Amino acid sequence: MEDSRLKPALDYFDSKGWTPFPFQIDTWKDFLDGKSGLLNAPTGSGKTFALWFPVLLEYIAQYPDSWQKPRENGIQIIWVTPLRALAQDIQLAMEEVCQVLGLPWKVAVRNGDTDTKTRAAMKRRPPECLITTPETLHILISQKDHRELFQSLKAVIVDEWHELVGNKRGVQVQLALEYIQAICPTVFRRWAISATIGNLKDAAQTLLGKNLPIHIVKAKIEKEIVIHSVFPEEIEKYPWAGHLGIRMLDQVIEIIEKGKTVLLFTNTRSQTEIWYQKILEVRPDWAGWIAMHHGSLDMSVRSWVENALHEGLLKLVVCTSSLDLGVDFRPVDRVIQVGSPKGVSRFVQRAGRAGHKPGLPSEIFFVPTHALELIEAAALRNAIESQEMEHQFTPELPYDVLIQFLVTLAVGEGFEPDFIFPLVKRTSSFSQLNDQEIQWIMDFITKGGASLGNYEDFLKVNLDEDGKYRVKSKKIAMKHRLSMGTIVSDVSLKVKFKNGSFLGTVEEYFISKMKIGDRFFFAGRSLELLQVKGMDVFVKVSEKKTTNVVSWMGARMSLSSMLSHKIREIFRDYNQGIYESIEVQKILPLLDLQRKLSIVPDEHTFLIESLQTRDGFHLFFYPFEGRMMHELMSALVAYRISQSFPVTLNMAMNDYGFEILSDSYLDIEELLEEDLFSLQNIEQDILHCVNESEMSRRKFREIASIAGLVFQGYPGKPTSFKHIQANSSLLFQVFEQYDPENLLLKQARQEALTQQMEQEMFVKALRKLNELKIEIKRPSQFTPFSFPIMVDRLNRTNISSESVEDKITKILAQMEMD
DNA sequence: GACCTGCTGCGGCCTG
Repeated sequence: MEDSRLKPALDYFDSKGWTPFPFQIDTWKDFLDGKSGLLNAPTGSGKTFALWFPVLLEYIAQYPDSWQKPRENGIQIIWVTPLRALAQDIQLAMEEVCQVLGLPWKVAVRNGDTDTKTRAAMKRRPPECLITTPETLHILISQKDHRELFQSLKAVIVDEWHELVGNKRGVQVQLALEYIQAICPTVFRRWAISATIGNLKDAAQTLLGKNLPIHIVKAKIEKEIVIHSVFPEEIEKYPWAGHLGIRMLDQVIEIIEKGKTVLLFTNTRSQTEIWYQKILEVRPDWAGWIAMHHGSLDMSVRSWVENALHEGLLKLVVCTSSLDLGVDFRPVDRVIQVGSPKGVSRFVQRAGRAGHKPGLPSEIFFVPTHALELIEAAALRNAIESQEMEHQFTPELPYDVLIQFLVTLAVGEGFEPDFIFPLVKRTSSFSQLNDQEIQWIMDFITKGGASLGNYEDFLKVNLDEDGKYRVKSKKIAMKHRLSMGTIVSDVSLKVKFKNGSFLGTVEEYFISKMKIGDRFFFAGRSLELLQVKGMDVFVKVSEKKTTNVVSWMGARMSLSSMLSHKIREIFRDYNQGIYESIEVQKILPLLDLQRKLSIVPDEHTFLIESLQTRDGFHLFFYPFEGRMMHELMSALVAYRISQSFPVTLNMAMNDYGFEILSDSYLDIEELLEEDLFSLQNIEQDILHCVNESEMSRRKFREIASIAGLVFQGYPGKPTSFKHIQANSSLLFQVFEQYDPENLLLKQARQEALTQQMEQEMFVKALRKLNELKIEIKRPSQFTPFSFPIMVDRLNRTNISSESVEDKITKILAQMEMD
């Protein structure tokens, strides 16, 4: 290893006045030695350069007089980023470095935004460095002559790996890496860049697959995070439940005033709209200085905000996690988080948007929206101090992604099973794939499996005489290309002005509640509904104000198990008379009241509260295991109760516990004797609950889309949501009836369950509950713990048991309709 | 007495 090869790079850093971080030197050496690995570094630490330099240095070493040489032939390096918005920045950085070092490399971006001309040019003459997305990588693989593209590949670098490793986009990356390696004549290096997560080793393993040794390079930079909790003036009047936090408006305004450029994170899009509106009401003089950013606003609005922020033109941006990643916002000096961030990693990520300079601490102001969130503040601080971050696991055996990948290959060159499946099994996600499953999948894509053989739309792939499997039908091939990727989004309506300019999207159900002439607040404006035409909603600006703010039915974030665990620790300390953190001290009156009315359970106690109101008979259980776990637990408890007693039950839950509400009296002591939480028959009972749950149907809809069973529609002309829903639920029922062994069905159940919690975790949690001392309390009124759960009941779910016959009749009726 | 929500991410066709 000659260090002289690093010299030009170091000189360049010097000339720019940048400090080269120690980890970069390590990475450069490893890279030049041909190693692969994972680079763990905080955002804004110059990681782009850390991995870009060695590539160029190696090139210099090969061609000492490189600037006199012609360009290389073919792609040398592929840089994968999960966000298109990052591509431009990376390209600029790389081009700059090339120019300074006098290298004739071409750096190009290829993703969905790339225009047809550039695409064609790139095909004729590929750039040395290609910046792309996981999806586009698969698009490239689906092209007929893709092999040539990868013949000269030296390295693949995956940016923001922590964003991908835990989901199906990450599985796509794994498949692409193994496939490209299999057709590339030399071993290329793979490097990923990741923020800190709890299980970096697993993340590295997922990237490197089975054949490469795990190798992690950690940045030797520590980022200090300072949390300021914002307390209400009168803690006694602080709400016990609620999420908006508008009550804290005055204090938040003060924090904004003292900052120069501020990011205010909220948890939902409608919350963003509301805060934006309220802040402007109090400070109309800030008009033009404040902006809003969330996922349903039009791209042009969003990029305007991003640019203005970058140039320091804005005082405040109210946003959702849409600004978690992305452009490097150097001018931001303050970050405010309204409401629980629900997880440690997310909180750290947001805090990191402020003080974006090495060595400077990141300050974040946490604004709790209800009383118990103050405890979460203490829990967050605790977790950050002890450096505990959430873990991320790659999906296991996501058959839908594999099916899509196989059809992708069949659309292009075609594939031979003997070549493909061994490489598929080298990925972490499919290392457990067995021959039976392979057989099933091949059957499914060639013959439609056990139940779809009569529909030619599902007979996608044929075996050709040369032994390769290909897609023959042009229509099927086209539809497949149109629906590649693993992100399944709901259909939404476009909000437009009469002149056609586009504000963003709202959901059908929101508009369906309104009539022509009604007003609603969206994209920071009061709008009047003029007309709904197809998928377009026409509006005009209204002079009158409105409190009808747009809302969306998004996913519900659950408290991470990391945080729930920390909260239990804080209760334990409280019971022992220890309350060190300022947040817990502030909230003492509430905890004391809880203790007076009921108890604050310690780690050896399982608290159940029983209470009667005019709504009925309530049972509140407090396992403190996070919302997802409680959703499944309440379903299980309700199911078991309904086995013994013919009652109608309503369930509600939050991150701390769950409620069972009945219209008739339930004797909790008697119920507990029936072994409500017993481990007997647990697997069947869980399976039953999961099957009945809306969750597996919803999961199946996603899976059916990814596996290509449901067509999402042509660009700009999406198939309506109802249609997709009908198709996928029809398929769900057909599989259940005629093809119960269907792997996609199995996957849907599995995903629903894993989403709730690993089955093992669930059983472990139940076992834990069984070991706790059960304490039944009969408080005279709602307690500080039960009140927020009662509030959550608005989104309650009923257990219904539709008879099997009814289902079959429905299926038949629908079949005839089609 | 207290409350009234639900994140993010990408990709693509045909026709004249």
